[in-house]
Amino acid sequence: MTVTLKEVAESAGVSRSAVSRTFTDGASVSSKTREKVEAAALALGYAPSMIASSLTTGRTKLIGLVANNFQNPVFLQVFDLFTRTLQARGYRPLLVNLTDETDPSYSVQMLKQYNVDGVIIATSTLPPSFARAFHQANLPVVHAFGRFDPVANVDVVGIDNVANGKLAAKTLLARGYLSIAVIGGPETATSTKDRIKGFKQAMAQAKIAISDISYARSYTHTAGVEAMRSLLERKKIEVVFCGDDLICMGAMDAARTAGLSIPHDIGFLGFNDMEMAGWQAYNLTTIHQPVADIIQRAVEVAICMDAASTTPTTTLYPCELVERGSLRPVM
Amino acid sequence: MTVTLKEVAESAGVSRSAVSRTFTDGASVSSKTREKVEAAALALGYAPSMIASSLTTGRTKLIGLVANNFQNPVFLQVFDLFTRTLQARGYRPLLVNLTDETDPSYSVQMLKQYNVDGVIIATSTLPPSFARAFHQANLPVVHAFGRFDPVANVDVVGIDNVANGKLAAKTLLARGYLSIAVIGGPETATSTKDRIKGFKQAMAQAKIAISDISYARSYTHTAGVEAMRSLLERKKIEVVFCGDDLICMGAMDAARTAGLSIPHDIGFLGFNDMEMAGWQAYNLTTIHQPVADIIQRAVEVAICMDAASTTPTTTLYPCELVERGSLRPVM
DNA sequence: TTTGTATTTTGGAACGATCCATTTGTCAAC
DNA sequence: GTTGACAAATGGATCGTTCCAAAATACAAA
Repeated sequence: MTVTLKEVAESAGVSRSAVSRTFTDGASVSSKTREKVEAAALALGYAPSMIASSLTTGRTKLIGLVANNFQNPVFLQVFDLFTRTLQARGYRPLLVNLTDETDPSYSVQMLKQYNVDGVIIATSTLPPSFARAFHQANLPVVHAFGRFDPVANVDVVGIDNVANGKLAAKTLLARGYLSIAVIGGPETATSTKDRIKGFKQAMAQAKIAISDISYARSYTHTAGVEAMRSLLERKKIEVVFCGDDLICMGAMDAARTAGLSIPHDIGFLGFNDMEMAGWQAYNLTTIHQPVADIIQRAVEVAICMDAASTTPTTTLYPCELVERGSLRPVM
Repeated sequence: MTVTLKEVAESAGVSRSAVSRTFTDGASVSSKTREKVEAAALALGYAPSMIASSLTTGRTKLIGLVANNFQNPVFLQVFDLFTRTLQARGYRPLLVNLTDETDPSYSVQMLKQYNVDGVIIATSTLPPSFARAFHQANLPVVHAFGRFDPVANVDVVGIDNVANGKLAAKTLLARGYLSIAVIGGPETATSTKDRIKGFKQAMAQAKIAISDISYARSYTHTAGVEAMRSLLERKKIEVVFCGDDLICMGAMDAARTAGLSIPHDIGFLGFNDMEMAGWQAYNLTTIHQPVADIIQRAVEVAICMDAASTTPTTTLYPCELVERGSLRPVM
C-alpha cells in the first residue's frame, strides 16, 4: 500500500542509505545517484514517513498548541498566525483544546506520547503552574500571553499587564473622566489581576478613587452584557475600562440598550484591539496587544529550545493605545 | 531519558509483550501480571510511545484538519467543536492552514507523511477536486461544509445550499419586499454559487426580478462594507440577502454609516447564525447552519472510514430561519 | 494419571526510517 | 603502477512498539 524507502532503493538500484541521504538535506550524495533516486521516488510516489524517521531521530516536527479559549475571536487570529508561522518553518501544530472536562495533566502525557518537539501554551487564563507541568515532564514549553513567574521556570512571551493597566488609567484621566468603573475579565486570570493592579496603582497616584470594580464571568459578549447591566443598576458612571474588547462590546451593547449614547453619555476603553473593535458598530478605542510579535517570538523560542534550556527568558512587548471613537477627546 | 516498554518489562519481571498487552485494551492479561506491570509503569513513569506503536499498527489517532478561513469567527466555533469531538473519541487534530502561499498538493503529501488516520476538510470555499486529491492519495477524507460531487467520490457533510438559497428568497418575499439585492460570498466558492442558484430559482418562480447581484471579495467584514457601499451608489434597495453573516454585518455597518436605519429604511438577511448575529448591535435575522450536527457527523465519518470505503455518503442537514430584528415583519 | 481445551506467556520478526563503522570508488601526485 | 586522501555507498544495528507462531500453564473431565 504505502511505498517505502527500501522499495525506492531497489527500484533505483542503490542502497537504502543512499535514498535516505537524498531526502535529508545537508547530506552528501553524488548528483548521479540523487537523480536516480529522485526519478524512482517520483515514479513510485514515495514520501518519507515522518513516523518512522522520528523514531530514530527523536524529532517529530510537531508542536503541541494548547489553548482553552475558543469563544473569543481574538484566538482565531492567534491560531491563524501560529499555524502559518509554524508551517513556514516546517512544523505542524497538534491542537489541544483544554476543556473543563479534560484533566490538564492528561494533556501533558498525551503530548509526550506523540513525542512533540515542543509545546506552546496560548492563553492568559492559566496559572504559571500549568506550564510548569510540561516543563517537569521534560517537554520544552513556552507560555504565550502568560505571566512571568520566577518559580515556574518557564519561557514566557507576552505583555506587561501591570504597565498596560496603568496606561489604561492614564488614558482615562487624560480625558478628564472622574467617575470611572472597571469591568475586568474573569477574576482568576492572571492577566485580569495584573491589569487591574496597574490600573489601581495609576489611579491611586492620581488620587482619584475607582468608582466600581467588577468582573465578567468569562471572555464573552454575554458576560460583558451581564456585567454592564449590573453596573448600570448600581451606579452612574462616566466611563468604563474593560479587560477585553469582547467583554467591552457586550458592555457597549448593554449601555446602548439602556438608552445611553457612546461616547456622549458614557465612554468605553477596551483591551486587545481585535479586528471587530474597528467595525463601525463599535468603533472602539482600545489598547493594542501585539499579537503577531508575540506569536512570532513564541514559535521561535519553542523551536530553538533544544535540550534542557538554560535560564528561561521572558519577552514582553509594548502595547499602544488605538484611538477610535468610544472616548471623549483629550482635554 | 524516556522510559521504554522494555524497561518496564524488566522491572516487572515479565516479557515485553505482557506489558504491551496491559496497555492495549481488549487484550487478555492475567490480573496478576497486570498488577505487576501497572505498578512498574507507575514507578518508572512510563507512557507508551504513540510514534512507535503506530509504526506497527498503522494507526496514529491523528486526524488532519484542513481549513483555509481563519478570518471568519464562525470557524473558531468550528475548531472548538472539532477538537472537542475528536478528543472525546481519543483522536487529535493536526491543524493545517491552507494559505494562498502553500501548495495544496503539498498538504496532501505532508499529511501522508504523518500517516494520519483521516482528513477532514472544513471549508466551503474549496472545490470538490481538492478533496479528491486526498482520496487519490489513499487518505480517507470527509469534506465538511462541502458540496456533493458525483465525480469527486468523496464523503460530504453539509447543508443543501440550493434549498437554503430558496428559503432566503421565500423569507424576503413573504415580507413583501420587492426591490431585493444579493451580496454573495466570494464568487468562486461552491456554497455561494449554490445559494445564489437557489435564490434565483425561487425568485423566478415568484416572477420577481432580482434588483442587483454582487459578490464580496472575501468572507470578511471589510468586504461586506465595500460591497454595500458600491451597492448603495448603484441602486436604491429595500432589502439585502447576504451570503454570510460576517459580510452582512459589514453591509449593515455601511448602510448605517450612510444614514439608513435597520429595518426601517433597509432590511438584511444573513446566513450562518454565528454568535455575533445575536448581539444587540446587529440583531440579525439569519439562516441557521447546524454547525454542531455537521461536525459531529464529519468526525464520525472520518473515524469510521476503515479501508477503501464503499460508496461515499453525502449527509445534508436542514437549516432554519432565526428571526431577529433586521427584517420587517411578515405581511 | 492422562487427555483435551482454553487461557497466558514468550521471544523473534516485523514496521520504516536513520546512524555508523566499513568498504568501495575517484582522482591527483609521485 | 602504487599510494594517499577524500568523497560516496553500503549493510547491519537500532529506535519503541506490535504481531505471531509456538510454548507453557491452568483446570476440568475421563
